[in-house]
Amino acid sequence: MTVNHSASNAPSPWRSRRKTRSDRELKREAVIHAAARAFNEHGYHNTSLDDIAAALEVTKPTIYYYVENKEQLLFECFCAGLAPVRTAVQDARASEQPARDRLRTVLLRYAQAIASEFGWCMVRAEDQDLSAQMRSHVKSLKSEIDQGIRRLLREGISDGSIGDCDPKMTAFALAGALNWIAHWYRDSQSQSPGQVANAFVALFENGLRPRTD
Amino acid sequence: MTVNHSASNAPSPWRSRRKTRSDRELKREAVIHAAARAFNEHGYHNTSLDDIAAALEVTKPTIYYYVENKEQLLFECFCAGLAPVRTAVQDARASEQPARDRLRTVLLRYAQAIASEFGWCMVRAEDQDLSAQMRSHVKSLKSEIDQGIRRLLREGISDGSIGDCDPKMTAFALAGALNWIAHWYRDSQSQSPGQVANAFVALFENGLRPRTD
DNA sequence: AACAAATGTTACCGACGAGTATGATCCCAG
DNA sequence: CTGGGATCATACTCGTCGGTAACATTTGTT
Repeated sequence: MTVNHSASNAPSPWRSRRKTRSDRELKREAVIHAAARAFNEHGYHNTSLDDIAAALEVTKPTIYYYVENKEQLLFECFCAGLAPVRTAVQDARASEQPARDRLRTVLLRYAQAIASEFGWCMVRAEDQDLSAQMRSHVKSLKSEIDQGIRRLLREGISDGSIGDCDPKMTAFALAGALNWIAHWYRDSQSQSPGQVANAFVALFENGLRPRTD
Repeated sequence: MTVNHSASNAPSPWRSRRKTRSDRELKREAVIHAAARAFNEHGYHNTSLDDIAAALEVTKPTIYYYVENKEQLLFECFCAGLAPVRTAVQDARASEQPARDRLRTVLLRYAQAIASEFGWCMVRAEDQDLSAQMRSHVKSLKSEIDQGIRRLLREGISDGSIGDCDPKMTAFALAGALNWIAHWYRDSQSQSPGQVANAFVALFENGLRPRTD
């Protein structure tokens, strides 16, 4: 299908084009990042595109040059925040450790993601604000993570590193506690995300009832 | 974004104007309840007052006859949902049981409240949507509950019914897991709120690591 | 120099929804 | 039967905000 026409050899239209494209991608990410910060601070519906534009010291149409609409902006924030969690879950399947240890690292990385600027979008965004397509995509990503955690729990029960429990309910409890971090954690806090996650993991692993061992 | 609310079962004191008349307070509560259901289903910002009015088979000005504005509607939903949790926390202080048992009943009642129609308002409502006055009121109520749980944890550590832990972080984890129920629980679910709460409590008390006792 | 693509801006539109002015309707006391 | 208060509908105002059209400016290429 590609037919190289005559010798109209442009010196390298590719180089300049690639440069500008990467530049564009950088700005696009800046837009998404600014949106995430604004959403995080004032909520999705209380953030106007003018607000986001002002934060970037541009005007509203500039936003539309990089993003189709506000809804997609939220969607991108969502994906950006969720990506590291997905990889964490995937990494956990390649490891050889006992499942409880693998679960621990997943939870740690999960907490890190929630404490990031995209945490709000992942957790507090209403899926009613997304189109049907994006909503189903979001659901499948969330489900993937949920299933990954359940799987780790089941494997832990099998290999003896985790006591008997209901994987579904337990996964809900774990994810809920971690997700909730997005509601109260702020950067200025004394605790680092890692410390928070460690405290949580300690609770989950040991439980409230005193241990004899 | 107007959605069909009509199918929902509204108690609707409006059907017979003759009978239930003097009960202004009853109707007011019906308004708040309808608002809670609508918020729960479509979110605060995606719910117009016309929607709420339609669900009650009334018109918008009727809403304003019972409530000052939309913001107060959200506030009332919030208080309605939070009240039983407060009493649960208060009741726990009057009991003589070991703290872990008292905490358990608090968590059970907490979960019940979250699974109610007001759960959404308690958990997912953004405090940016409230006036400064209401916001501070909400914050104090939330703080009261949080402090109550922390207190129970400390008392449990003292009386030996709870192992050593960071009360602050632990309270955050517990509340987070329970609050998150509002995100996934639906009435049509197979699990009752009590069952969910029991599963959660079992996890919190025993932990994931297998027990020898 | 001249052109084209990329990048932004100014100025606007249209829809939606919170809140309100005005008046109709019903109930009950006198 | 009559006036007055309580209750609710019709029909509006008005600000905000998502989105767009048309125009300006920068930048690299020929």
